[in-house]
Amino acid sequence: MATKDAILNAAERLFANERFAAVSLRDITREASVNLAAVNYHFGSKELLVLELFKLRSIELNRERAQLLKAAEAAAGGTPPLRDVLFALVAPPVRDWLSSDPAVSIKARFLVRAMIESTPEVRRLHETEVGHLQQFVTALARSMPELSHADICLRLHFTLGVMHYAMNERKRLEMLSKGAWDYSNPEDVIAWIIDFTAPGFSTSPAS
Amino acid sequence: MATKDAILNAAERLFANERFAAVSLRDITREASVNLAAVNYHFGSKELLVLELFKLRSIELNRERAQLLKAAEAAAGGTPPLRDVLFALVAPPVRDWLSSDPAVSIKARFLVRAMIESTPEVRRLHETEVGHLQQFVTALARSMPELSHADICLRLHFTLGVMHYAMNERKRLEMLSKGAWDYSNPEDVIAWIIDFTAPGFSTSPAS
DNA sequence: GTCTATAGAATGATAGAC
DNA sequence: GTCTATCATTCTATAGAC
Repeated sequence: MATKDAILNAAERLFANERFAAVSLRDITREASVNLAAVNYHFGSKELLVLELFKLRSIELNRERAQLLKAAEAAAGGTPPLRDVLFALVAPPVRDWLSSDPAVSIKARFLVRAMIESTPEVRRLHETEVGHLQQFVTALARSMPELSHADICLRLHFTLGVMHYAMNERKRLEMLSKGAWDYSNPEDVIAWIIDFTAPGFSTSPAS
Repeated sequence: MATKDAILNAAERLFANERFAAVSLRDITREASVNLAAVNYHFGSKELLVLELFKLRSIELNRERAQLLKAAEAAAGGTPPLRDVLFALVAPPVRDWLSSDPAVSIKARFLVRAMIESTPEVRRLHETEVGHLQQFVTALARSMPELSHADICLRLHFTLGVMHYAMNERKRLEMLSKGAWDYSNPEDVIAWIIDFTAPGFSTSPAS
């Protein structure tokens, strides 16, 4: 499996920095020091390679989130406050994405790109595989009992939107605010996101 | 300019439904009933065609937004309430995107795709060309005088994130909430977004 | 099973005739 | 301004070596 792993790591490294379409199989196999045909042998196609990588990294990320949520529930003795639930949802990807460890940052940057540039297969997986979010829906419903299940889902969804936009459109915010916001500390970025989204959970449902 | 317009319209139609990489120059020129070489003659390359289309449609969209903002300011006699400013920002793209008129919907769907799949040139333009947002920063600052310029920018940025996610990840919300949210009326979707984001403008700045 | 070498089909781009 | 022919490069598939 040395070849397969070499391909996965090389591909992730390249996809973290360049668009999906801008990275050729020749780039990947050269970076991995394997033969051109190895990608199709081990994965079937370029798209299926991306899909497999996406699955692997998604599982890792969602495990991190689940651990943080469990820890918050344990610390609170059952029902953690809203902001702690949001923290478990948001902190892992933001921390990884801004990590000073390149290997960690690469994983997060690849994941963000995969969710956005999305081959049809990746997109379908991302749309339909929402099981890992159910535990957050449950936790949020406990923290905010006055909101309906649908209202919880909408607000959770929008919180993910803020997080994604914060990461993916970082340069745009810097340009708009003339560099007023400093991304060097991940905990700051996490706090901005939670400060903005938490109040949206306290409002009454839309008419 | 008949050929150039035919190419622009055909390309927009195809890009609205399919990924950038999945639409070939041969698809575009066949749809436009022009010669294969016409794209490179009139635009220089496939990427420059996307860039030109993106510029054209962005200008149109931002004109709509500016008109709504002016109208809100006129109606309020100077400083409209927060929600009316957010409405002017959010309503045009959401209305277009959900329009029952295919020609309108196509424009919006292309724009969303262009901002997301983003050729490097489109991405750079989207990141750096934020001038049209300055009038919204000004209007929001008037509506919420207790917030600093930086805080306004962050919250405006995050509001755009919610809007983009609401449009682009619609299916994911449907899956998560088991179809609880109905996108058939654009005004409803606009209200969901504003109901969630407006409270984020009332909180004190992050520590 | 694993890997290599190579060929096929499709793409974006371009040169030159009209 | 338009069109044909063609080029270099891409992903994919496969035959066959180890």
